[in-house]
Amino acid sequence: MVPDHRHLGSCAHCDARPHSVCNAVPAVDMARLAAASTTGVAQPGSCFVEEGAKADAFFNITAGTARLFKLLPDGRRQIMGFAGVGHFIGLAVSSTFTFSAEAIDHVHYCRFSRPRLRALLDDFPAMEQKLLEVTSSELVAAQEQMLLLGRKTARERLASFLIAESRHNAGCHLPRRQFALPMTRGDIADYLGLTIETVSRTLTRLRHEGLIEIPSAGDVVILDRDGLERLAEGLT
Amino acid sequence: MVPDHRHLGSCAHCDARPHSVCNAVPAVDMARLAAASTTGVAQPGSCFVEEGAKADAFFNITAGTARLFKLLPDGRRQIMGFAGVGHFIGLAVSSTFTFSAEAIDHVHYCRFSRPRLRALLDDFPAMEQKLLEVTSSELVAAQEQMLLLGRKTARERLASFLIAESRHNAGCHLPRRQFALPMTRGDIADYLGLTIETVSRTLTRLRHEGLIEIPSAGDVVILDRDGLERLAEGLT
DNA sequence: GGTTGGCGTTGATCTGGATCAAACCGAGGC
DNA sequence: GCCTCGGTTTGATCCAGATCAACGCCAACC
Repeated sequence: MVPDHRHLGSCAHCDARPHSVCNAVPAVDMARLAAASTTGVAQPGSCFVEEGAKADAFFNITAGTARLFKLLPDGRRQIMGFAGVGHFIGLAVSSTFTFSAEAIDHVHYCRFSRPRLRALLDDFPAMEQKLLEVTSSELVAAQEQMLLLGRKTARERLASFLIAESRHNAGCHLPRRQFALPMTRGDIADYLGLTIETVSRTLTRLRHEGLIEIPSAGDVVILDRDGLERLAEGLT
Repeated sequence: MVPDHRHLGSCAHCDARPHSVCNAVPAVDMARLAAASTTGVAQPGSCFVEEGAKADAFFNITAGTARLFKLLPDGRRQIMGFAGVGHFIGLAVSSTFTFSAEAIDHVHYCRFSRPRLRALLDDFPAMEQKLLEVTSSELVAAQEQMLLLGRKTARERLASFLIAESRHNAGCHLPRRQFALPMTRGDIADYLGLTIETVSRTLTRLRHEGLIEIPSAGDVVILDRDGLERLAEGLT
């Protein structure tokens, strides 16, 4: 964890601000926001939130991507999701984290101690309201993922994943035809409740069927979005 | 949907109050709360929230149990959870419901129209804060379920389910040794991402192994809680 | 330029849980 | 009492995806 240079007003030109709960804080109070947090960087592969550890802080990702996951004692892993720019991590009612967060690439983050965040939320109710919105959206996404994990086939899971990633990567623009997958096949497998081999085979099959193109392992092009979307919904 | 008799102050002696976000509203404002809602009853098997329908209202369950689920076009069903007394349904950022709710037995509920709930939340920030807490807990539970659906075996899923139900049924007391399962085997299957047959077989197996007793299809006795808990965690 | 090591792909085989099929059981209804 | 009907259990078989096992690719490093 490498502490970053920080100065008052840094929040004002933060890349994550438009994507984050922080934008609920009005521009005039930027300094207040900046003062409540410290910034840091997690190296690729390093764990900056650990399941079961005391949840004394909250993180807001400003650059990079992290995997959020839970482990069973024998090493089985379920990835709950991938946290990118603007994602808020560590909102726990309980006093300990319920999952771990590991940096995939270099992850830059803001860190708010629990009491400081509480103070911020009390002073800016709009931020608490925004937090409720964000949490609700995450719950909706989690429920969608429960449908995927409980009832979809491997093909449908991959199709759903690719559609979701293409939307996600696009930010506020139209969904992308081509986009990067920053995570490994193993991450995708643990996110979709499959094995590496099944992910690889299924991607190959989708490619042979002309639904997608795979210029390199980390890149995907969607050739037939409609077909992929129908597949993701469970049709055919 | 049978409208109930309602009178000012009815919220004061509501069975659900201690379990619900409503208890964030101070006792003196009970009348205000009662005025914001209407009550109703959903008959067993009837759907009182439909996925995709306009989310113009929110429901707070005061008696009975409902199943919350999503369907794929070909009829595959994933149950997101079972909503009992005090459960709040329909908190959606989007304008439509993202799942359906169907009464298992007679479900009594309070219904808040969207604007009225908004007004309540604005007047009682403690209620919004409570709502964030509740939503966060649900997210934590959903993530636990993702681990179950993605990575646990049928035996582990049933063990986890039984442990969770025994805690849930206990309310605020110690976890119960014996408790009722109001839902059918089909519901359990669709909740755990299994089939009816596998649920039945697995319960029989747990019974033969001496971990549980099944006096009747709707009742369970936990004989070896430690063993069941270890199983649920993925040990052995 | 050879070696190492971390992905990713592909092939062969295995298996847990699904599917297909039948029987069972208890609560109404007559 | 008998019949019906929805839910449950049990048995036989099947198959999607897991597991086991090579092999390919490429970047890093001597």
